[in-house]
Amino acid sequence: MARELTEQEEVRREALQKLQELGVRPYGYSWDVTHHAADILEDFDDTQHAADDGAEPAERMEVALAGRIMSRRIMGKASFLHLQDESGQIQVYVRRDDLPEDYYNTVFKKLLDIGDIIGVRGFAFRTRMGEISVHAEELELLAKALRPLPVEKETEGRVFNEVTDKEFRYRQRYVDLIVHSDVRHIFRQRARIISGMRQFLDERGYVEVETPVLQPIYGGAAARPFKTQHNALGMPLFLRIADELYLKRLIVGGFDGVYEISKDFRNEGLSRYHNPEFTMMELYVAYRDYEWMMSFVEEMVESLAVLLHGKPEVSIGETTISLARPWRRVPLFDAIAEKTGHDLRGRDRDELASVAKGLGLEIDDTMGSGKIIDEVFGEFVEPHLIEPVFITDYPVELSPLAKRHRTKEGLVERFEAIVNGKELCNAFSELNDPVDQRSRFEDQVALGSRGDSEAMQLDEDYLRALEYGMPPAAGLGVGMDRLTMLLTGQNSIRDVILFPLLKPEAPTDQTPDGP
RNA sequence: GAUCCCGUAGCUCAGUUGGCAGAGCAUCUGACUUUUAAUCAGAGGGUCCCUGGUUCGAGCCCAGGCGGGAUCACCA
Repeated sequence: MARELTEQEEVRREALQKLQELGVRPYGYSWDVTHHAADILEDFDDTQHAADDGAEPAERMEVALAGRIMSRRIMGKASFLHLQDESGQIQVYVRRDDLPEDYYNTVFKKLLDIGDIIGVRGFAFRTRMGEISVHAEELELLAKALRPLPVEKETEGRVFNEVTDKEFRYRQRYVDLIVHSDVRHIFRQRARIISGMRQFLDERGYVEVETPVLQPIYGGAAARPFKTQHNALGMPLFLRIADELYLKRLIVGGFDGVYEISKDFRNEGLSRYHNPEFTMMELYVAYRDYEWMMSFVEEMVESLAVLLHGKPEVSIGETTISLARPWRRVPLFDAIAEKTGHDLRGRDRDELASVAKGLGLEIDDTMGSGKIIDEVFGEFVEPHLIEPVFITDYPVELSPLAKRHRTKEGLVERFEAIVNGKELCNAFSELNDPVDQRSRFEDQVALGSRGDSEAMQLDEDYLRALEYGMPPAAGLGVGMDRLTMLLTGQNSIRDVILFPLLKPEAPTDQTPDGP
């Protein structure tokens, strides 16, 4: 079991022991922080606070801060280090004669390392080289690091020895966050997106609710679930793949607008767009339809972009995309005709199959007409839609929970917003006819018995709820991870999820089963 | 699940035709009281992802496996 320690780990453990022998507490309890690094850099005033050697400044800027030692330059009886806290980094100047007897020589120089967390009290000044720094008058170890931190060096914007190994960074995200300020920034932006959206919804009076993660019948999306087991009840349960059916029960119950921001779980492959657990926002609003919802989505997404960037624009790699309202609204069949030259409206299943084959797609007998249309769209249209656009009016067989279109036969009132070639959200006028809903479920069950592992289950309780009467409603689902990717310009979902799922590092002999 | 690429010191990487395992940073020892990729002098540090094979000899060649990345498939 005992792992062999590296030389540097041995050295740090010996340092820990020596600290304890010297009576120096290696793990502190608290430190009164008065300033963060960024505050000092911002508030420092040369006319008030600057002073060269010895000369007293007009007014001392007294500061107390805490953070991690990121670099050290020891020059005999004085040293410089960079301290990093949540706000950024600042240089600290440490002089032997300003610290207690022997502390500098026996503790600071010998027993502290890059990666240790310390508290510093002193005053701000500007060095001869022009860098605003903190002259330490008190220094205390708050946490001894027993592992060496991957050390990066930087000059004039160039970074050396940067940790680049993706696996290292995902597995040891804590280290990734320490050494990459841009990664910290992305996750702060993610938090702002989620809180910004919550505020947007709350301001409009929608009620945030919580619905079950563990469900006896899963539904609301086409996906395979994770299955688990409740021991005391002796019953199988599924982790939710969507919140939809529970939220609409609440619309039946008399809430006129409810939303939930939560994890959904889908038992499918991993890719740069898919993590098995991901964050979804679903919203349902009574007495509204999908036209209204399109305007709502435009306003929400535009406002989130402005919140993050100060303007309704995002940059992804080389491209800049405007998210300003209004967005184009294009019926699905028009979008397909635009890109492929084929009008698929009113074609039967075999005609659709031959068109798709003519375009070079592989079509097999299990694929229904809806699926074929979806394939054509996904292959030839979606990737080319860079500026935001609402694609509307989908085939009914692709959308078992959406309401039939009020004028277009065979279609439902559904839209997806596509940005940068990817779906950003999915929404529809909700089906509130319990008789139609039952027959749609039955179609799904039939698909399931033909081997479609993603077909929905028939949910009797949901039908019972609809039979009491659900007001007309508009529903929306937004993948928060993909929204974050878009708004922060990331091209892998793993870069917007703090701890993305990875295979285990090494075979473990622990049983994954609970007690 | 398929294909391609990758896996060498704490980190970033080199490693010739198959011939004693290398560099920079980090670490250790010493010098240095405003440095900043600090500098100068010296030292230590390796399961070359794992298992097997070929060979006198494998980091390098071959087979299988593990992990990661990218693309595809599946999938929103």
